[in-house]
Amino acid sequence: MMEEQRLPRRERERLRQRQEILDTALSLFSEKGYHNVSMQEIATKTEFAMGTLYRFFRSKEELYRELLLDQARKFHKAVSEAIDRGRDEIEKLRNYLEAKIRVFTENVQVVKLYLTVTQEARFHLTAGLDPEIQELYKQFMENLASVFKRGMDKGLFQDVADPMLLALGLENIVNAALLLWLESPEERSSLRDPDSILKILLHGILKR
Amino acid sequence: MMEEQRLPRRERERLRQRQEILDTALSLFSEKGYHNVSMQEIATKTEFAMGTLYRFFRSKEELYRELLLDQARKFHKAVSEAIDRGRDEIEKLRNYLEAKIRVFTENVQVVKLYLTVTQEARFHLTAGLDPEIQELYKQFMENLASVFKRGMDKGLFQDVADPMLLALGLENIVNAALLLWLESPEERSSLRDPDSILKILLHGILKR
DNA sequence: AGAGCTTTTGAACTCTCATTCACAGTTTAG
DNA sequence: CTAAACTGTGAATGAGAGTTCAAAAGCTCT
Repeated sequence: MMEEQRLPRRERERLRQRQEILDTALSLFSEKGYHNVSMQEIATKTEFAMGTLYRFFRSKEELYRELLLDQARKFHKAVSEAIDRGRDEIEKLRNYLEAKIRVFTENVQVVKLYLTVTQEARFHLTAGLDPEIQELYKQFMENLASVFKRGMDKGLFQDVADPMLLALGLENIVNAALLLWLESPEERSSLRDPDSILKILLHGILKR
Repeated sequence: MMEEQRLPRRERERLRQRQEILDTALSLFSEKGYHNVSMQEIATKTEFAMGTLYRFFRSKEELYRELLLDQARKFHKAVSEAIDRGRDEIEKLRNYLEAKIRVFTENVQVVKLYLTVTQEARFHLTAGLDPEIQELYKQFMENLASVFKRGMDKGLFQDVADPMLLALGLENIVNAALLLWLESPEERSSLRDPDSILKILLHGILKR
């Protein structure tokens, strides 16, 4: 924010407009999907002319890519910091859950984009998708997997499965919870309390 | 098969051709995604003319829909039967895992289609997607959730979370494992043994 | 105030497809 | 055998959407 004030007025204005376009595009893409949103539509809703959009982004695809990149960076930062902040493996997992749930519930639009994108990314179907996003996601998953690995090495966790499988599993359980919450935001309370998800993973569901 | 022989030769021929188109379309769609496959491409690869395709399917979208429906029915049947076959809740879960893993590893192409579709379906983003598929998926998830519910009622499982969350969680963990397997089919052995996934869910990963 | 620069505009251009249809070839029925 | 019905063809059609660009509007600095 302070840095922004340092930029010349022109430049600041430009960034503000750029952000406005990105925000509108996010809202449209997350609602209707990439292919069902036209540049014309984005132009109309931002009250810019088509040509103007092309002064900010070389193509529709680049606009989309930048959008994803912005959001991916934001998410990656929040969640990675949360993991690092934990002092033992259980606390790390707990922080991760808390951060992910917080970031997502605060920004529902991104949830849809995020889930579709990570899904796509895993298929390598997005031939043209920004490698930087793939890299961010990979880093994050390795970080999460290493928490499990360390927990096993320390003797805290059982050596039941590939740490990466556990990381993917946890990631996907949270996604499942987020999806439930999306369907009926009011009633499901699974998200109020990250511990209920963590408990499943740590203790299992079998009665002793 | 026997029924097929009863149909007039014309009709049989027609069905064979229809299936040929569907097979080719499956291979193209799962490789490149719906929007990146043109009718021309399908026509060329099936060695039919474009017009001919339209004698079998009213539109590109209908072709896609029929394709999904076919596969969804196949999957639904296999997995539901597997669940019903189990005699207690744990056996039901085990059968489900086994069936899902088997069906999917035997038909990699469908994996990609299946996962993207269910993902989409959960978002209600596919306004035009066949309601029959949504219904199948819903039925199946309720069936799976009811296994957890019954297990809780019996006192076999702890009442840790919404049964539907557990169902979604399990579903997603398997998907995660399938994705790992997709990336490197040879090395990952998590799929040889459904028990390793089940063990995580039942006992958790914490050392006692 | 006005010359020279930058920014904005949106109609026109281009390209990609899904879809159609008039024609030709093939099968069936009387 | 032949007329009618059905099937297959692929070039033509038209709609939709991304991209361009020449002209208009706005800005800056002397």
